[in-house]
Amino acid sequence: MAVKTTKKIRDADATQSRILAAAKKEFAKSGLSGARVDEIADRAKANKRMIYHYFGNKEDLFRIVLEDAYTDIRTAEQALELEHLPAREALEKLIRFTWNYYLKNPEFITLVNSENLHKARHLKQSDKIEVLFKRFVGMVGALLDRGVQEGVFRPGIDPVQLNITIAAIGYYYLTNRFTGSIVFQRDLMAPAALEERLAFNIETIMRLVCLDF
Amino acid sequence: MAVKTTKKIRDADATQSRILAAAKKEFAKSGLSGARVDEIADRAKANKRMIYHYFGNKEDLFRIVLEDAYTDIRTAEQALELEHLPAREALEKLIRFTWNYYLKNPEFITLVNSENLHKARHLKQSDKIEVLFKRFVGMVGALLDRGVQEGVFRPGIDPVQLNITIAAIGYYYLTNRFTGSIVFQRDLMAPAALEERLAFNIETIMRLVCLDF
DNA sequence: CACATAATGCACTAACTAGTTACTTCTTTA
DNA sequence: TAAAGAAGTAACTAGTTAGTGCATTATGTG
Repeated sequence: MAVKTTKKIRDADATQSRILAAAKKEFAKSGLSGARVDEIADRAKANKRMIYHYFGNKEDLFRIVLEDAYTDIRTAEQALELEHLPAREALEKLIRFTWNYYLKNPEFITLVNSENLHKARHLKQSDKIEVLFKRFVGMVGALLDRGVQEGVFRPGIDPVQLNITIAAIGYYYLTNRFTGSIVFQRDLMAPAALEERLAFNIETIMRLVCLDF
Repeated sequence: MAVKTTKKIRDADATQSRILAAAKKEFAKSGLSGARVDEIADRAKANKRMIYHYFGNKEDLFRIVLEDAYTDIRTAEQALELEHLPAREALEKLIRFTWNYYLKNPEFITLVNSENLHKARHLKQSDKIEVLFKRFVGMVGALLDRGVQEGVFRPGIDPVQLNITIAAIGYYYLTNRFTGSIVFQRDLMAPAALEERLAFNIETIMRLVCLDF
């Protein structure tokens, strides 16, 4: 079946996509409570009625936006194909990826923060998240094992703790960039500062994981 | 002048304290947008009018709550007197303190998150914060220098990067404890998990900073 | 082309929410 | 002890906000 290229006046899929993109922006900008449904409708150039038609209500919309965000980062991670690299290079690639993903997708961080403010009550309702993460933790676990076999990593490191730490040192810096820039009296988002931070983070993890560094 | 111990029916100071405490809870629970002024008044067992009388408006109240929270943690840090300990012990004490402070004062984390969602526009208005942090960064800088002199720390570590990392590895774990417990399928707040995390964090920093660990 | 169905728009409401007005009650001090 | 000012209250307002009822319009299919 040929894909229609005619620009339809009415296009359910396109409208839903626009609503999701708009919702992501608005929820990321203002949080769940601060986000305005009218604002989402405006941004999406859709009628508010459509939001309720396709997504039920504000909270359901938030849940779907959140699920999409998680799916997106985990999918990108799968595409790294770390298993084809020597362990140390693979680890560094993972650190760089995590940092750059947060940097280029600041909405991800804000959405996760918002969800935690609400004690993860939306994520609890989701069933497709667990599988996503099981695969991811497995990936890092395999990487650690391989590094030990190659004789470059220390044995006995918990992949979950390592994952959390790799995420933490990037996430915290970026989510708190506004207060951080004030209290430390330097522009944490200046290109040089970002490079410096990434280098520091790589060093932190390498010293933690590698036998000699 | 003797301090009155008689329980006054009307007590401006006591009312202000109750409002501040209530506001801290409510803002921490629901964020700035999600917090309700009526709810704060109820929690404080004060009339809503009093909030506007003493604190101007909701945003000003938030700013004061935030300033108090920052002052509180930095004051507690000063009390550590790290300069009286060998550098390695002092560093470990700082890591433990940071972790335990976040653990016992979860509102602090939520308030800072909320402020960053709003691009730190309230902190920008504050003037007493910079001094607080200058002293703190100076303290860690002095500790690093001393460790180098003692021959136990690597030279050339940026105290700001180190501060950020020490905060990050605790803060991220705790702020994302709800989503984290779901995606990693383990209770991140179980006593054993908390101990394990603290140990992992100490190891991370020690390996980063110490010459041999 | 006609009909069923899906997409969309408009105008509304019921509940909520920050902030205020006008007043009463208590406390201090000259 | 009386007056002045500070502390406190209740009821209200003006604006906002999530969610809906219902009519209308486009689209694919037989």
